Amino acid sequence: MKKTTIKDIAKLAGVSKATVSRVLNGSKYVSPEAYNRVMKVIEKTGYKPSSIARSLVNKKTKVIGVLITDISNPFYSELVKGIVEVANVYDYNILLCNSFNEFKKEVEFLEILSNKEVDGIIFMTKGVTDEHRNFLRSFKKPVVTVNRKVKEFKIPNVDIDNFKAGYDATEHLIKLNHKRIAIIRAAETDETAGVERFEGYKKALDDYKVPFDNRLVMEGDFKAKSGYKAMEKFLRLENPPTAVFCVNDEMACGVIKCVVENGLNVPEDVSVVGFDDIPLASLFIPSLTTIKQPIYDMGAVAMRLVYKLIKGEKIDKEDYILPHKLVIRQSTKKRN
Amino acid sequence: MKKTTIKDIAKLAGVSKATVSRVLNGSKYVSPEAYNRVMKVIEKTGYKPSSIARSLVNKKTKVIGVLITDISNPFYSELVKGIVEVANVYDYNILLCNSFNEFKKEVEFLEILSNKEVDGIIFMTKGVTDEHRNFLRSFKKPVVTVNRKVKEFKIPNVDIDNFKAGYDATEHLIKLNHKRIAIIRAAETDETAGVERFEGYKKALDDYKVPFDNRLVMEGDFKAKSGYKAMEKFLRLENPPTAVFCVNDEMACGVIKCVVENGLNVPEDVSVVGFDDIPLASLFIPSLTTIKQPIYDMGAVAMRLVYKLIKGEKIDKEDYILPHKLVIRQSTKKRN
DNA sequence: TTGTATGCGTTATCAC
DNA sequence: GTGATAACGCATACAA
Repeated sequence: MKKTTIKDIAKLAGVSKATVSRVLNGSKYVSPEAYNRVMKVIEKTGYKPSSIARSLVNKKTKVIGVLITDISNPFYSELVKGIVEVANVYDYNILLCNSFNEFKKEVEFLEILSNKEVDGIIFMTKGVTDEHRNFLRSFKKPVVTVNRKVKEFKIPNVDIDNFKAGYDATEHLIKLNHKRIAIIRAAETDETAGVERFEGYKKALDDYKVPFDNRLVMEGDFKAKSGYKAMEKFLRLENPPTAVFCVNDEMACGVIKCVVENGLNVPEDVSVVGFDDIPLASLFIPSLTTIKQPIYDMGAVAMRLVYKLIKGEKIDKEDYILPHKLVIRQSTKKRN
Repeated sequence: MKKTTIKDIAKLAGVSKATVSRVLNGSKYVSPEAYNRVMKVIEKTGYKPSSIARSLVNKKTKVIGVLITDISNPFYSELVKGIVEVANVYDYNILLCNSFNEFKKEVEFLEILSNKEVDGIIFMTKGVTDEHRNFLRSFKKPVVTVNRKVKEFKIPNVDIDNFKAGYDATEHLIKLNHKRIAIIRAAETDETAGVERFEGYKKALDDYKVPFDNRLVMEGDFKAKSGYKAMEKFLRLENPPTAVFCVNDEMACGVIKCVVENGLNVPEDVSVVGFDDIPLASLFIPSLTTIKQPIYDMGAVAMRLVYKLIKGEKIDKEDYILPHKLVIRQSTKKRN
């Protein structure tokens, strides 16, 4: 039993394929009688037109490619949630690619998305290599990035003001009277926003005349364990920090875990600030003071942007900076 | 500038479309000279065949539809990760549908996946209504479920032994000398595995002659907040539980949060067992004693199953039960 | 308003 | 080995 096609419908309804196609696409040039006959047959057979065939002629797939590094990372899963919800509103579906943090796979996936003829791409890659740029040069459909500015390309990027956010987090700690404020930042090689957050941190220290100490800077990989390990080293310092700013929440949890397992307390002995405000942040004990990123909204905005671009609307600006917010919870406290 | 097609390659290489197609598909009936000429042109132009057109003739899209309720739920994001990793190995891509826990959307998405002509579907829906069944009756391609047995259909289901797991968790608490063991279970209307876990709980109580008390049973929605609220009620009991078994980790964290905020301690005053072993479980303070589900593997196995089915291999059994494991951490303790 | 014919970019079936 | 040519399922320009 083959799948029913437009041809079958036409035959059953006693009209031509063209007419069926017309009712399918809501053309007004079709008589009520023909319309009804066709509709009846469609209902009876449960016929649904093949979107493959449609795509071939329309050059549109109604699919958006989404490329991320790790779907099991709460930040990305929340982002994807924002993307899919808006995509569904516009009748688009999501082809999900998970690069597992490998540059090579990222470029491969971009190629695949291109071959699959997705109507647009949203990506948050590990970084942007020349190969990424080569791809983008030849890819003619809408692309939007989140959290990653691709220099020299006028690709819209959805982000927050990471510099300011890093500044805000640090300033919060400074105002709580902390003098030795450590930071667990992103790797220097990481083209991620973590770097700008570090710049904000330095600026805040500078503005408030808090001396910058290189020993209070460690790199992390955004996983809890790296926060834990960094904190272990901080604690071994002859003069350990009384506050730690982590450029994401998971590392902050790792830091707290380390502090607690070393017989100290958060926030009594060490104040900790995270970044992102993933669900875990408010659930953790102590709950995390953190910089809230509107993650879901960022996904939603990105999706709306690709949609607009697909519809041919002009996008006036390249940077879509969403508001962040310092959320003060239990992990930070005034130092005596 | 139009996209280069097989026709262009043929012209540039001075051969026919058929020959180009042959080199593309690795046919051996093509002379080395022709092969080289074609390959050279392909390289130079960076030509990639349209998978849309291919799909139309092959009736294969190399896409698997994945339907879940909530990608931001760590359980599902980990599961999806397992799915995509294996899918990539087999050169398949994932069309992700997020039902946001609405029955109606679930069925809609199934229809969409069908129209998009995905080669197979993996789904973990909220439940299975008659409409789901109707769809499955007419859908002729491979379907695999995770964590949800569709009765009366011989659809492979990947799962753990939820009854046994619920038993194990409860037994652990009983052996720690707890007599008043509460459970936060899934709603009775929920067709989810949470129900079987409850059965396991009851059986364990029965086997060990621990009296079952209906007041120690609450329903949760798998979110932390519902665990928190349930625990509030338990604490108001004249004779509160000394141990709580939650059918997922997030509710367990909510329970602990509630206990702590009421001036009590975990595990000293109340022991708590979770379920799933999501990353949060080991990170939490205190770290969670929980039933570890091999979530990633479940995704991987499900994907391998659809792949086999697509390849026409016969699947001998319907139930793929993966091993679970009781992981004892800090949230449970012997009662004096 | 309707039907015919053509094309979308491939693969597959033929002859040659 | 290779090249026409007919599908695949749909949309659409053109005729009628």
